Amino acid sequence: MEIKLFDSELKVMDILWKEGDTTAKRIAEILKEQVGWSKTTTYTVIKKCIAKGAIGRYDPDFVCHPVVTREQTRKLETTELINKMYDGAADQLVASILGWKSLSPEEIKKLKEIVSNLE
Amino acid sequence: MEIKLFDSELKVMDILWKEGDTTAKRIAEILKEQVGWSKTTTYTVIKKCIAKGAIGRYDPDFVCHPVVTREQTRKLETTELINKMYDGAADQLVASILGWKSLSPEEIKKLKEIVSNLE
DNA sequence: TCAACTGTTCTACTGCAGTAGAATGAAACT
DNA sequence: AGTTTCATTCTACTGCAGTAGAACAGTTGA
Repeated sequence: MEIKLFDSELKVMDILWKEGDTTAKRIAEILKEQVGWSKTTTYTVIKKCIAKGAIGRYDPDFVCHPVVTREQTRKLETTELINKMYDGAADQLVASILGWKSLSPEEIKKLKEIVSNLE
Repeated sequence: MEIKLFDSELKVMDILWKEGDTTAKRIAEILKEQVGWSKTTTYTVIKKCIAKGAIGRYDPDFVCHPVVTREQTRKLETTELINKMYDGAADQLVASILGWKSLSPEEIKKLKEIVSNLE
């Protein structure tokens, strides 16, 4: 089951992924301070997240709980990028990134380990 | 100089990147057959691409030439994804992709080559 | 010379993500 | 009981990417 999150929804999910279960009120406070959203905007977006199953809400105090995980969303977004920009070839995306970004020796070492463990 | 392309504009650029310099007429034909666009839609999008400098147009026959390259666009889109979903950490994106193990044996082989040539 | 054709531009509608003001309703205080 | 407060919902506007019909202009053929 794949749930596509819009940018506004991601802002809310980001809070939950960082803070863990949180009340809507608190999320509204954070986003007001962080991106200047009116509290009603935050509530509207939270409701959309609930409607599409990205957030669950439980007693006591109607706490919001992230159902969709950050990793799921990362995978979805990344797969979309790979399909849109790299003709579905994941290795080309990796190759491109490695071409632009110079990794530290430490990171290279880690990467070599990861890759050598691949089947 | 970074030029953000919308999805519709990408459709046009994709033709140019694949086919090389091409007349607007031909692009319209291809996109009509490929995604059902009316020819005026294609012309409108081409004009937007020209306006933002992604496409240049030259005589004879008003041939469209891709100014922005596929690699530039890949880099822009990928960087945006990394900032949006991975807190700006490119190596984390790479690690995630490798963690999903959605790579084919050929892709893994290529990747091992790339990584072993690093540094 | 004019008519038909067709590549190109002009203009405008549409859907939807993003945003938030007004309304609601339930607790807290007097 | 009445009033104030404040979390939450209801409702609706806005901007813009996406799309294309109608108008225009240049060329071809009669």
